[in-house]
Amino acid sequence: MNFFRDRDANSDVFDDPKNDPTAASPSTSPRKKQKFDIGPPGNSTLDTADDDAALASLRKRMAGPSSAKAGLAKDQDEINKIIYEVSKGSKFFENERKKDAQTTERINALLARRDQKLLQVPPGSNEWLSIERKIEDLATRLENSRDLSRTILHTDIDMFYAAVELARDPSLKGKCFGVGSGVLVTASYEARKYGARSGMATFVAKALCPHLIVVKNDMQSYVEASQKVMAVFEQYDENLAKASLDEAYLDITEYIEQHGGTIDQIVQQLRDQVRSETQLTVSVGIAPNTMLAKISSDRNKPDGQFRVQPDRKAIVDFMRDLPCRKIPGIGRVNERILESLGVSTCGEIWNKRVELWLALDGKIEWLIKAHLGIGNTVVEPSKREERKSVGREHTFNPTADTQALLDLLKESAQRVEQDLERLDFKGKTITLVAKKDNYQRFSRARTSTRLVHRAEELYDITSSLLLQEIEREGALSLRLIGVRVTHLVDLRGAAAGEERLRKLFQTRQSNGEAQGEEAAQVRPRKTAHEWQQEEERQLALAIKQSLEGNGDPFQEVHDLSQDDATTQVREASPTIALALSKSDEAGPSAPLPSSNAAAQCPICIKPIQGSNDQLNAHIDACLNQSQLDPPSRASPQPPPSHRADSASAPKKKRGPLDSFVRRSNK
DNA sequence: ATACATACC
DNA sequence: CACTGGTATGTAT
Repeated sequence: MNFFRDRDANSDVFDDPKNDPTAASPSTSPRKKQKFDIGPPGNSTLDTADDDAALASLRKRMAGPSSAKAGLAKDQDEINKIIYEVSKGSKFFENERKKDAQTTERINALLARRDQKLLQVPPGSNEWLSIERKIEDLATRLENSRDLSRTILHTDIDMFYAAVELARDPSLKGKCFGVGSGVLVTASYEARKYGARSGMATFVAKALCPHLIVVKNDMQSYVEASQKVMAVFEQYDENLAKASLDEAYLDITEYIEQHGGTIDQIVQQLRDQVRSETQLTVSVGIAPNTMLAKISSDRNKPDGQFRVQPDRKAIVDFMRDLPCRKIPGIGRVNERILESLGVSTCGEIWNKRVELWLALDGKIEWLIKAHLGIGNTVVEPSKREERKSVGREHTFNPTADTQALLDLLKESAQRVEQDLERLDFKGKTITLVAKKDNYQRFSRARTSTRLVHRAEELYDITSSLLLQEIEREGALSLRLIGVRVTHLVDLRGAAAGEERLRKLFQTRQSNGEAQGEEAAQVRPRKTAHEWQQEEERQLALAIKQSLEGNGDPFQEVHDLSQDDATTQVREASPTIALALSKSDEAGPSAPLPSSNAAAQCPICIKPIQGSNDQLNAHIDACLNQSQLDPPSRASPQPPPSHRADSASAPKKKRGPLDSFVRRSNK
């Protein structure tokens, strides 16, 4: 949603008479050099007012992306100040400052361009009226498409991870605690009162809340809890759209038709059911579209529900005073930009519609929709074939050692290969992503003529991109590196069905289960429910992976590849096995295992019933568990030891890569 | 096609 | 001291 991105001030259509049939005067002569010939310079000689504004903005930025969302702390200004104080001086902080200044510059240029256009299109002029008419037409068109017939829910489990932890350890009740390590994934309401937020560095949270207890996350129990809750939701809409482990959209229109009852009653019943079955509370938004439902679920949080009546006037009233920031898609940057244009609430969008049109080059349909409260009315599970990219990245202690970087890159490549293998995709465009030690991100990409998926190829391409970059720039001190693959091709699509079937067939045999059932799962034409099961598993995996960042995920690969578990993993799950085989042998294609192991989890050694998917899900959960709670794993034969600084903390059992993992639990 | 920024959880 | 990871998407060039 980057409508606001400033473009070269000189490339604006209204500057160019031939692009603007309505331009009153051709006076603007071709491109002059001056960048700020219009409007205030904005980046020279700051007066104290500017300083204050910059400081306020920066403090707000440092408070983090979620600070404006919810939580109502006592004194947000005070909190922002503390965050600012404990953060300032760090490289992270300096980078934030830089980005904030960039935003300010963009805003200044944007305002300047708007002002210039206002000279050409003064209020009340024919051009102005013509724009007003266009917006009116747009609004009419949108209004005609408004659909109030669906009853859509957005469900949001209250402080999900924290709630699960609370259920596991009731002594946390009433205390300030957060879940995560290095960065909080969630915070208890008690901790939120002090300003602790998800996404916040734990050391910052501790500065705000000295008694904060930090609990490390345990994805397995979150996945389990999520499945239980989603199972309840599915009774109300089997076609629900899971947005994450703790959020979902449901269309309960049919349910209401079939079961009767008022909407509020049914939602109350749903929430009661979740509470009694899982001890978790959910907040629910009820509305005729997903956007309104999402905004509404925040309204009576925690443990509440809020309904926007399916009535045009009720909706417009609801939107009128709503801060723009609440609109999904408007983050802290766009919030600032809109604010600079005099728009803080959705109601004000309409007041400033012409100015917005001028400033945003006519691309304001999305804002008008927000103003009118019009949104998506179709709820359906996401489809795997809609996936656009697969990637891995990893943060470590900054290093400029080329070999070290290459090794880390290889790890990422291997993990991407695993993911591609598991997901059954190959891709064409390979991107190296990296973050310098000053937090500046960059990426370099190359697209191949062939479909790539193997770690070796991924590594070959990205490493050459990295080397190229080092050659160009000299030493490159990085704190993050990763690999991403785009332009994916779905191997499960008809063409590749054959190979897929063979693989699953083998797995099923090794599970000692009937084959007919499996075939049903492989058929391209799945029932909605089957699609959902698949999606559920993939979603769980995705979420799990997105949160495993602090444990040293890389270590696991090495360890597993060298102890007994590996062998069993291979026997139990060809998918995982194939992926692992390349990480320790670098061989392009280890043969599929031929032996038939018992259907037993290689990690917890428990027997497993169920489909291949369930088996995989279990193994993944176990892998994750063992990762968060490191078993007494022998760590033989460490990978290349280039870490000069690995001696730093001998306290814990540390793997050779540990020195690259800065955020261990504290 | 590539690079980068923004957003979401 | 200390600030994530995975994916989607929009814009610019």
